[in-house]
Amino acid sequence: MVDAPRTPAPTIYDVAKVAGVAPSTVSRAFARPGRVNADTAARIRAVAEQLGYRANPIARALSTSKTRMIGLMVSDVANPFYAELIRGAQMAASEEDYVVVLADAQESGALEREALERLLPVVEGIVIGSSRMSELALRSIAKQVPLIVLNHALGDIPSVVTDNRAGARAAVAHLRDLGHTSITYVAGPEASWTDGARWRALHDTARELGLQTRRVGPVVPTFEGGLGIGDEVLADGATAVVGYNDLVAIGIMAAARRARMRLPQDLSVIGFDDILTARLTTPPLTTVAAPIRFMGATAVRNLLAVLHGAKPRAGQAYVLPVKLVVRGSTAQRNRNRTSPALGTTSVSGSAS
Amino acid sequence: MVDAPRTPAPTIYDVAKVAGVAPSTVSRAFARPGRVNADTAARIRAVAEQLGYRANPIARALSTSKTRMIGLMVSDVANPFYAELIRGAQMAASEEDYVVVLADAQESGALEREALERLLPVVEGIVIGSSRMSELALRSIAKQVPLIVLNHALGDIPSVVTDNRAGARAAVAHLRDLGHTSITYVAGPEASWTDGARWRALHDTARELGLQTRRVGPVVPTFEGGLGIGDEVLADGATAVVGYNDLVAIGIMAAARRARMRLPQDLSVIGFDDILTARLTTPPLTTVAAPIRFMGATAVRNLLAVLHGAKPRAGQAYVLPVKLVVRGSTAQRNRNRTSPALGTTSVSGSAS
DNA sequence: TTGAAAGCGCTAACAT
DNA sequence: ATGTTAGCGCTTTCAA
Repeated sequence: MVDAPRTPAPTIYDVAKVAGVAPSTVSRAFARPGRVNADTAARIRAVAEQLGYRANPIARALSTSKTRMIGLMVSDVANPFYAELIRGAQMAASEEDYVVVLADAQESGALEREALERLLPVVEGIVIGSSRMSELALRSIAKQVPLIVLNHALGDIPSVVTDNRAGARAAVAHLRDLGHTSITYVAGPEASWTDGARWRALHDTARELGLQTRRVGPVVPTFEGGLGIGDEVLADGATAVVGYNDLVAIGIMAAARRARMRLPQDLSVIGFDDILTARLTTPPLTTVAAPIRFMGATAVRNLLAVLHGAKPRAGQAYVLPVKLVVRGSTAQRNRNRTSPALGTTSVSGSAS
Repeated sequence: MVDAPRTPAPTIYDVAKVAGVAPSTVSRAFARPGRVNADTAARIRAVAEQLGYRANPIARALSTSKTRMIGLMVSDVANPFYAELIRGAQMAASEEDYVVVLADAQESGALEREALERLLPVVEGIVIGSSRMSELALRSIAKQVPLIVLNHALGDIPSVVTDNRAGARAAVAHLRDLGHTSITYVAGPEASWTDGARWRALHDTARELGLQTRRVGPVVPTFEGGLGIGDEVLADGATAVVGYNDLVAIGIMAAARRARMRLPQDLSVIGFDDILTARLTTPPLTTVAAPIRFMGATAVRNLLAVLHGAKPRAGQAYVLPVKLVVRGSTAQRNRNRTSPALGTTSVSGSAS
């Protein structure tokens, strides 16, 4: 029953004829209520209703170049982090009656470019969540269409990031309070701006609070990434580890468990972001929670503001507050912990 | 740097002028290569390239009503199941140079309708993953635009579903092989077609293989849903439970753990779908794996086929094969298991 | 093979 | 307040 409608959809001309007015009046009645007599407007609406008239957004877009669509580019739709982000963006967009066109870079810079090309002529603006493209390429896009970038503070492109500094500080302080004296950080993608920010902040605060730090990796920011580097982390006698993100942290926990360590007694683990899954692990993950959904919404709202004429605030990223959520994966340092039974880990998997 | 482009984008007129041909020839050169002399075509392409000409999809859409966009409606973007689905759809779409417009029903039938309205005039066809609308409403949509529905076999609308029957059979057989004699099924949303299919299949096969069944719920299909009904499940002395989906199953595991039961020795748990998270729990979840990504791709491919003129195959759903993935959450039945320490569970959360 | 011209449905001056 | 008249950029007859 997937037939085309038998009658072509009614247009403003049809409505105009029946209502006995000019097409432009019908147009006004919808596009700019108030610029038309209340009575005529009412009549027009009535006729429109009766005829089942629906404005054609394509035609409107052609003459106004307003498509009421914004593009959302993510580097991996399957990543739970982006799922939340998408929802936030989605909500903010529909609040203003915009629709979001989704593009998935699948972790490839080339695909990202390509997808962006396809998006460009259709959308009024673009939100990019963690790009795999060069800053140069980003700037080139920004020249063509309003753009807002997530998780990456660039000087001249509006961006929204989380307060990694405060997050790292909270994590370090928490671990110190638990008696830990040394922290191992498992690094994410080298190209990741966020990774740099987190490590630096962690390192600085640790020094400030008198803790040691060690950095391993980088790994792909997935469960497999964390799992794969688990042995290396444990071999060194780490008692507290902070993962680049939740997925990595969860991978580390899995590795620890395989090595027969007890969690969290033998090893404290902290993640970043607080994806939904963080709550479901055993033990549930202590993590620096980011307002992911809010990030998506903030990005879209600001983009929309720019589209409505606001001056884009470049030069200074919007930084969103984070908060440490203490769950079960962190505990008092155990001085005579079970030593890990290493060498049992095998890995397979892909990037994120 | 979010300025509008200083020069308006070049059009076919610009290209035509420089190439010394008529605009319509330029149009043909792109829209219908072959219907134009090879040399002129080459010249046109060269000029276009040099001018940086890009066809305007909006204008094209206005005269052809082909937007090269398809709508994808999900009932909850944040649900990992849909994340995978989206990716599949996304990939299939871009293979044919289509773009996907995402809409999120946020579990509300009303929002779903509304979002659909917004989508309708813009897309060439729609894929709906698990609708919250009535079949009547669905049929009404199907009248207006090619539609394909997931996880819900309707007589007269093309649909793709998984082989719940085979999945349930595999689950039951597995549990029987482990010595279980009774299975508790935790039901999902009443309105869910899938829930009905799963329960019926489970029930039938169990009877056939000589096992008892019991059905509890319905619950919202989330971790919280499973967690919340955990006590009820355990109180009855269940040794094997099958959840409506993975999230529910994982919730049950959490409840069991809170009740101090050992997993999987004291309780075997099986889920449905095999979302990414299923691998990350402790123990990792045994589940009836659905080819989620493939489902999304299949839906889109079939939709595209219809758009290209194929006759929609209604009346018989595409059913996709599933397979039982045995991981750590199922084990031999334990005749003298630890009895659960109930009454410790508190719940909060929302639907999925 | 190519060009001229008429739309696609709507918006936006410019008149009245 | 409303009507007239050009477009927006592309496709598509219809002629040449």
